[in-house]
This record gives sequence, structure tokens and C-alpha cells, in this order.
Amino acid sequence: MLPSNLHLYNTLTGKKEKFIPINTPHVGLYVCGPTVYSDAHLGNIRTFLTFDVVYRYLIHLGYKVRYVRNITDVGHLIDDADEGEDKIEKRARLEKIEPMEIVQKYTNGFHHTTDLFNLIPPSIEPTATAHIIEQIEMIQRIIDNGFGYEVNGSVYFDVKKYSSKHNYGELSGRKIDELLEQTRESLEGGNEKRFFADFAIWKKASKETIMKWNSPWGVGVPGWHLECSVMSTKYLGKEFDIHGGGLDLKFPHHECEIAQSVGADNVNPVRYWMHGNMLTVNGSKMSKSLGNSFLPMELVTGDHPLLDKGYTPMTVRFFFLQANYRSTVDFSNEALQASEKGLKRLMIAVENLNQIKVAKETTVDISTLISNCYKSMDDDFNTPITIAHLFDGVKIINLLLEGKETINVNDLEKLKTHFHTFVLDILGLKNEEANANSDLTDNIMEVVLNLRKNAKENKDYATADFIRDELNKINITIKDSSDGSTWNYEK
RNA sequence: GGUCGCGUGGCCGAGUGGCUAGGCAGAGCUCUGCAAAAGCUUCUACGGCGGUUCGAAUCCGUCCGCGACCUCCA
Repeated sequence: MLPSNLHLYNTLTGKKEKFIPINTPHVGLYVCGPTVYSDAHLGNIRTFLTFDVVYRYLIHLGYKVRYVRNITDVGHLIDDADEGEDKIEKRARLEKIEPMEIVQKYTNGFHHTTDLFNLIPPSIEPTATAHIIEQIEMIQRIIDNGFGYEVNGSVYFDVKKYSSKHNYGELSGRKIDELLEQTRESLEGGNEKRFFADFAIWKKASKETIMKWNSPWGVGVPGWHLECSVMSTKYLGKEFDIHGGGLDLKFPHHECEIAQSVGADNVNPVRYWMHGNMLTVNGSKMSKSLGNSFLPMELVTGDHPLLDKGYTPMTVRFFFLQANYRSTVDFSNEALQASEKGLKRLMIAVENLNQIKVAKETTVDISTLISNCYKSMDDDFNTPITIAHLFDGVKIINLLLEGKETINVNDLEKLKTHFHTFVLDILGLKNEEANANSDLTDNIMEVVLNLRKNAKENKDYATADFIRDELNKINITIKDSSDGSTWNYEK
């Protein structure tokens, strides 16, 4: 497949740029993962889904992708200004178990959820606690380069000094001076920082803190932006291709990552920054604090005040893919129901590919369909347009099934391959219909359908309709066509 | 307050200076014993006001409304 014509929107430059890896065909992809102190909600999943499609498409194009997505299992603090209690430890105290039990519990839960939505696991899923030594080493490099200072057992990144030599704010468009003007009251009392924008890269631990480590600066925990810099550097190199994450991480998290990498190794770490936009509910960002978030299982069961009913994971996946990753998506029951029906139509078409009969001549345009799909994916992973093209393909498939158009062997093979590639491999959709029917049920249904066929031939429509209605009650749908009847079971 | 972004038809959601996005819903027709499915056809648009242009929903200005970030957050 390579070379590709992929273009992606680079948040760093604000433009769509042609994707040129540093070391073709290898691609380094880093995505900021979850902090495992509670269950991931649907908004979290959207971001990971975005990069799942990025990962899938890069692989499809022929790149050798190393996809690193971290698990944050220590160190993020509840309050602002680097004060307050560790989220994981707070949770551990509430649940009366060890912090690492919290970490394990919600890591397991996260993996379960990503499986549910058919997300491919990353190549490497490193944890912060397993890279304490590397973090200490990076802090030391930052200090050695004059961009970090120690105060009372904590180490801070010297933003003012950094910005005198480098461009702090290049990613987020923030300017130090402007940041200063909006200084908040949080700076008022007893802060160890020299400058309000400085951030902790090592934080002294209190006596009560359970998870803490020795360092040259005393016992403490690594700062919250550091792990990503460390682990991306370790597994992808000082400079790598794509860094992704939610838009809400752009500032300060990603800005700090850049500063740390430049501060430690004097290399701007990332070629292409990609940010996924937020999932909103009634126009506001979905978040736990607003109480408008739902958990994946609530979505499936429909057990939530905002949900009219349950939706399958693939419906949700499809729903997200029908919007551009750079736009906000507003949750609504109506939209989800529309996606449910649209997805069903698409998946049935994929299944029906096998029933298309081969002809001598091809009367449909397969190559345009195929190139359109590549064109839209190459345009910054434009999945909504790709799906629109796939629906053009659905129309073609249906016409072929009805015999209104024809297709030859080679083109049919192309069409099948194309749909399997785009729908299943790249968009990552899978058939959720209860298709694990046994031979026994198949045989029984054949008998039942034959009974009904006889009834119909005898114009005993009462019996025919009775059979259909009764099957309907147990979620089996009968469809009559000129070739006979087919059946379909749906939960 | 600062920075950035958004405002498209009944709903969701693309896109471009002039040519049908797509899905769902609605209407009509075809097929069908009926139904379902499917196919075909079809109706609602581009927040307000100015400006640039032969032509703007698309560019510029302005106003209104909404949101995100600026504190941990996907």
C-alpha cells in the first residue's frame, strides 16, 4: 500500500499536513491513556475509539505501527496547584483497599470496556509506577539543563526560564504574559513555586501517602505530566510521529510534555499532535463531576435517566464514527436510534455480499467507490464521509441482490474485500446479531419454514401468518422473497 | 476576563465560492396474499445584519447565541 497519501490535522500548526513518518514504514503513535481510579465513561471511550481507527488505518496502509497508550496508576492530584490528595489513594481509602488494588480493579475494567467496543489493544501499555526510575532520570536531566529547581523535597519545572529560550505555549497558543494576567487566587498563600505557571515534576510525599518512592530529592511521587514524556521517549524515541489525546489535555498537559522533553533532551518530541473533541450531553461536556456521564454498561442496559433504552456497543461505535473526531458530538437518544438502524442496514449488506450471484458483465462502478473511501480516510480520517460512501456501496449491493445490476467474478471479489476491509478492519465494526446458531436450530427453522411454505402454497394464509407472528414473538423475523423465505434472529 | 472553536433542513451530521453529502424520520410509487425487507422518486437548509464577488451557506467585518480550555479531566 505504501506510500500513502494520508493527510492529518496537526494541532501544533492548525493545518492539515501530509503525513510523512520520521522513519517509514515505522510509525510511533502515543496516546494518553486513562487514570485508573474509577470507571471510564463514554466520553473517555470516544477518544480511545478515535485513535483506534487511526491505528487501524495506519496498519491497513502498510505502516509498522508501535502504538503506546499508558495507564496512569499514580500521582494525579485532586485539587489544583499540585496540592491535595492523590485520586487513587482517596479511592482506596473510600473502598478500604490498597491503592494497587484500585489500580488493578479499574485497569481490568478499562480493558473490559475497550474489548466491548472492539478497540485493538495497544502494542505497549506502560504504567507510570513501572517507570519511576526513568522519571527520576528525566527530572535529573531537566535540572541539569537548568529548567528545574528543587524546593523542600519537591522539584518544579521552571517555566519562566524555559520560555526565555523556548516557546512555551506553542501547542495551545497560550502566552506567558496573558497567563500572568489571569492569575488566580490559588497562588496567594504559601506556594513553593517561583512562578505561578511552574509545575511539579517531583512532589514530596506526606507521611500518610502510601505509594511513594525514594529519589535524590527525598521520598515523593512523580509529577503528573512527566510519565507521558518519559514513556513516549523510552518506547518511541526522543522524537516520534503522532501524539494523541483528548482536547482537554492540550493545555496544560501536552504543553508541559513538550516543555519537559525539550527541557530534558532539547528535542521537540512530536511531529503531529492530534486531539479528539469532547462528547457532550445537552451541549455540555460529559464529565463525572457534572453527573451527566454514563458508564458503558449503563449504555448497554439502558439503565440511566438520560437513556430511553439500551444500545449495543457497536451502535455507539458507529454513532461516534458518523461524526468527525475533531467536532463535538452531542449525545441524544434520537441520534443513537438513527445510528442503530443505519448500522443494521450496513451490516446486513455486508452479510448479503455472499448471496450476490456472479454475472459476465459488471454494470456498477466499484473502483470509484473504493477510491472514494480511501480519499475520505486520507483526509484526516474523515469517517463520516467514508460511511456515506459505504452507504453508496450498500445501494449497489442491494441492486445486485435484486438483479437490477450485475457484477463479474473479479469485481465481486473486489467489492467483498473492500467492504470487509473498511467496515470490519478499519472502522472496526462487527456483527452483533446472535449469529451463533447451531446446526440444530438451522435444521428446525428449515422445517418450520417448509411448513409455512406449504401453508402458503395451499393459500392457508392464516397458518402462514400465525407461524410468522409466533416466531416474531421470540424475536425471529421472517422475510419472504421470490426465492423463498429467510429468517433472522435478533436479541 | 484571556485564548480557541462552533451555530446547516424534523433529528444527527459532512462539505465546498457556482454542480444531489450521507444516516434516521416523513410522503409517493414498485414488489408482495398480507407484512417485513429492498429499490426508485420526493419535501423541509445553511444564526442576524452588512461587505467583497458575475455569483457566498462557503471569504471579510460585525452582532447574537452556544461551548471548550485557562484547576484534575478523554
